[in-house]
Amino acid sequence: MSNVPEKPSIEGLESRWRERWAADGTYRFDRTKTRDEIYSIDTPPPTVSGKLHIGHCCSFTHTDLVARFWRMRGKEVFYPMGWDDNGLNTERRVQLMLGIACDPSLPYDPDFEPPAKPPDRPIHVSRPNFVEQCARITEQLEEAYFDLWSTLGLSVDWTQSYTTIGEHARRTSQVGFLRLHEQSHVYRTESPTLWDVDMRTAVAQAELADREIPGTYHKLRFYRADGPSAGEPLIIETTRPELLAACVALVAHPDDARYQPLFGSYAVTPLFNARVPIVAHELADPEKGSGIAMICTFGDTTDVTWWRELSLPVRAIVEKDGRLSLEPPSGLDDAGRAAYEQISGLTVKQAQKRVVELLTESGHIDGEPRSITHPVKFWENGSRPLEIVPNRQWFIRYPPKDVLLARGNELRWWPDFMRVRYENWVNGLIGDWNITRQRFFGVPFPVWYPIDDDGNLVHDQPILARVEQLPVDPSSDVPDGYDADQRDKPCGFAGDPDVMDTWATSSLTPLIAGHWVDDDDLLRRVFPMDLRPQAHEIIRTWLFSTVVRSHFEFDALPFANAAISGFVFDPERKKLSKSQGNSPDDPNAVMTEYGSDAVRYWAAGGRPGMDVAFDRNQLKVGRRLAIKLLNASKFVLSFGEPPVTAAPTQALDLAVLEQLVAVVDEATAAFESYDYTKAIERTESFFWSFCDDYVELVKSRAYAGDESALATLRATLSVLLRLFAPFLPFVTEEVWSWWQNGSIHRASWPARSELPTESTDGAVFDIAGSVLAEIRKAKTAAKKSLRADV
RNA sequence: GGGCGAUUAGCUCAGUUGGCUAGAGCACCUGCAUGACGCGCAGGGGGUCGGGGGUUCGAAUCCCUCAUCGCCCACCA
Repeated sequence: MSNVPEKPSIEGLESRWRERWAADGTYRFDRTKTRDEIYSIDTPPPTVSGKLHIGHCCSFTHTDLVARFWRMRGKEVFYPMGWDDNGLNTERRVQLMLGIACDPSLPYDPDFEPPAKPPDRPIHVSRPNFVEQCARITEQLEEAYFDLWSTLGLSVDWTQSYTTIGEHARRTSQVGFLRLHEQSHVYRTESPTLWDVDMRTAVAQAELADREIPGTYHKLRFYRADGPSAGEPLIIETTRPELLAACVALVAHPDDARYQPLFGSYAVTPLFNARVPIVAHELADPEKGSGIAMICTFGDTTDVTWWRELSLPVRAIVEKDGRLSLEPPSGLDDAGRAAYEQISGLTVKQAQKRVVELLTESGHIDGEPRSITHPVKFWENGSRPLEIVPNRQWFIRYPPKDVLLARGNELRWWPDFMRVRYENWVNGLIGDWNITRQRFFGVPFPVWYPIDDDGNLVHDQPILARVEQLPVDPSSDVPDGYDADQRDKPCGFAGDPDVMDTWATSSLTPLIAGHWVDDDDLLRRVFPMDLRPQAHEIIRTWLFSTVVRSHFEFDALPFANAAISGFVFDPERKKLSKSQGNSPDDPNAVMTEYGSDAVRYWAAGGRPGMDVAFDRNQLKVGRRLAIKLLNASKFVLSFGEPPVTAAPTQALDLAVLEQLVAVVDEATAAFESYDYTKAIERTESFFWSFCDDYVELVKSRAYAGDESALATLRATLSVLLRLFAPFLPFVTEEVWSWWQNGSIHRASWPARSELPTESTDGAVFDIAGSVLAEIRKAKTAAKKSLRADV
């Protein structure tokens, strides 16, 4: 056995085999195959805004296990990789890393270089400079990501890669937008918009997170305005007194007897002296505060509902920078306007303090303020509460809820209970999908607006790009029928200044990877995809939005199966740190220490939907399994090749094969229902009893050249290597190369038919095993060497 | 507030439709140079299956209830 090394080792297998697989195109997708011969995967494009942690390795391994199984099972696997590098998260990352901020009013500086260390105060740069830096940083990160995935052994076809900011994705995204526009599924309107005042952009419902923060209840004295009871006080409890100037009404529950007589009458706000109606609405909670609330434009999403359903006026005071507007709102008298001057231009926080002072001075606060903690809406990655600001935005109109729920039912979920997350989300949807972001590193809307003779934008007559022009950037490209010098001039045009929400592009990943816009032949071979693997926290965003887009474009699901992975926790049951540097869970360090196969072994222990503990123990076990596989294989192969006519005939040999066939059946069935964990458990447990019992029992026969034993050892090894191949691609490939031609990862998945099917009793092996155990027990008890004769 | 999931040995987890004395690996203890592996091999101790009820000849498994942890969703007055 000249191919078998003297002292086999798992060190260095990763770099050797990843290069070999790349050179041989082992995982290259063969597009001559037809749809039914193909297994296609809508791989999650990881966000390129930081560092991949061990949790990413875990979930991406899960997908790779499935990909490798189906490839060996005879399917041609379409396994692309994308990088999600557009959008707010990348911008935030680049701002922090380089200490720069985008100011679109600045001119491009071709010589700009970011400082080596980020300065305390951000340097303002032009939009092209900013986008350039985003592109530079994401390229670096993508290179590191590619390297990590290759070391981890993902069997991705790297020729099928895309980035969500790349030309192809921009084009797909813009074509998708135009298609929605054609079918009237998208519209643009001015409406109250959830707004992050730090990032200065709109945020969608799907990106919200509630956080508990401290707040203070203040009891404000309003006064009845008319009738015989004019001047009587009305106590309103609020946590946002700074919005008092934006108050447009008071509201109580229609059944609340305390306030029923007041409905239809008016009240006057303290300090600002605005006359506001007292109205009734079911959403008012008689239990909260004094049972009557002030409606402001806009303090929260309930205010928006009240404002819309009760047809109230807008009296907005919070600006997009989180400060109160310089101009007072409508409806105030002279004294009110004077009071407003005290708070105009202040931040929301400063304004709150000042308003409370003014109210206290004028005796409009009742009792002591009361501290509470309450949930407040944030952008999920933001640091200040969201405000609600009126703004013009593009919206995608959602299909009816029952249609969306039916799609959720049609989809096969692994595990099934994850469907509930989808249903919860659909049932809680409010309004449509705001896809507009006031940002820079994103896909622009392929839209311009005419400017009339007076220099006003004509919003309701947008000029849409032609499909052939795409991708376009309306801030530099010129619409048909105009000249470049007409930009932003009367009788000219203006580009839509905004970019699309990152999910507006990510919702098209099956179409980006499948080349919907430029390769219909490929699309028909891979779409709808077989599998969408993803994390559960983005069911409401990525999964849901992909279903919506596919529903509109194809009236079909975008994928047949959704495999949902869990979180990875550290041993203290906390979420893993994403911190930089040498964190103990840095994936490269972990792979160097234990080997990639060991990392994959650990990952394989996490069933779909289950949270996984980061556990060095399992890494150690996986590492030892890989080493054991090398040594056991070396031993089996050391007996030399049996003659071609050799066949298993002895009862023990047939029994072990009988058990092996059962393992093959179980592992196959497990994989088909995405339970790779069960597949490796069965395989591993058989492997150890094969080593400890079977190999020991046949040693003497094998040394004597018994053909039945030799044939059985080799047949079993071949099957075991292939059962392990999806999990331990490096070590199995190494062993395979010692005695077989071609890659094990293109070999066929083991089947019952390749092993002897003579009916035997598998129990023979068990009985022999227990006899062996008794003998060993006696030897151990006698403190004798196991070699001692019985 | 509504929902989903988890709770089995010190740790990480199996346990199929209820059925032999509840399993594995790690850790721990003891032993063994054995024609591949000492990163090995053999043996051993260790659990009232989160608590409490119930159904049943029989419950880790089915029902009710409570508790703890995690997550998802929810209209912030």
